[in-house]
Amino acid sequence: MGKIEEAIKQSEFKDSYNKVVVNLLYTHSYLVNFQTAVLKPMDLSPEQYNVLRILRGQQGKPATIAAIQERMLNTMSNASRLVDKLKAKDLVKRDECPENRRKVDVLITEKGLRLLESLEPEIVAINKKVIHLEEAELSLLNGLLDKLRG
Amino acid sequence: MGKIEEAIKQSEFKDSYNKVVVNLLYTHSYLVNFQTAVLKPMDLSPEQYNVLRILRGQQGKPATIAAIQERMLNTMSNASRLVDKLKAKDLVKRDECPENRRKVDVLITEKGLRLLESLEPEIVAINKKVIHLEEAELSLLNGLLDKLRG
DNA sequence: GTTCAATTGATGTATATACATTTATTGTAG
DNA sequence: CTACAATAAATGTATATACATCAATTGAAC
Repeated sequence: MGKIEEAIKQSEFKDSYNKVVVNLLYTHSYLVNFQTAVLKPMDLSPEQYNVLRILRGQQGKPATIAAIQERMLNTMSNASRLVDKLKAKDLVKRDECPENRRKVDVLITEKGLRLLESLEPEIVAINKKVIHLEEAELSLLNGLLDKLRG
Repeated sequence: MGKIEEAIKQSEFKDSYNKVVVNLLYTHSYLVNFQTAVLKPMDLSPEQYNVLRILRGQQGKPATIAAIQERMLNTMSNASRLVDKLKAKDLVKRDECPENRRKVDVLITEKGLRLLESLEPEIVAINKKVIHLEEAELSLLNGLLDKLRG
């Protein structure tokens, strides 16, 4: 695909900041499209997948809706409805929190864990295939993104 | 905000590819949130703004729906309905293409051009403010993103 | 010239985002 | 104890995304 200028057929940018913004948005779309393709046969959206991974990261401890929201990539989204969808598929369970009935305890189910596990090889493979960077470049990129956000 | 590990409270990643994907998604969200905040007072969504910039880039030549779609950052989106919204605000006009009645000629209006112009200083300022990178790092990042996509 | 495939855009539907608002529960001030 | 503020989640609404499908027009094969 090559340079961002060719990709979106725009020859010039206002400044380097603007170019980086456009490049990031474009690369984001590039990656999400592949991810979506892998998840679609399992009837999972990228955000549902993200919530499942967050819950797996809890290692058996339940998470409240607010805790999930805090860890989500789209910080403004709506964890409540995503958990609904996952619950309908038996991938998570949701219980009223005993010591505070305003909160809910969300846990990933065995079925959810098995689904994540079954997806993993394909996710690892697609990432390796579509990200054309060496190990050193990957950590350079990670460092730049961290620094970008300050 | 610092490292991605702290930002999303996840201490480990499967591999560097996975870490870069998560970091990119997170940074994307970080940037889009700022952009949205600038555009919102003008009743523009980021994608509507993007379509307007594409049309300005045409420098007076009309663009078909397909041509807009091709240049959009979200390649799978729906240029037709975005153009609808912009037309309702008199920011673009849409005419049947005379030599091929399947196509439509979309043009940015004077009002659209003025809106873009009025937004520019604020966009430039917010980018500079929230992207904590030097000029050399910006072009390094642009190069890595271009290479990532292959 | 008629038929049929291809192209272009519009429309339908399910999902997700970006808020604002509402409901339920808890905590706190008087 | 009661009233009210604060918190947690659910719900409502407009927009956008990710397709699939449809309708109109054009082009090409016969």
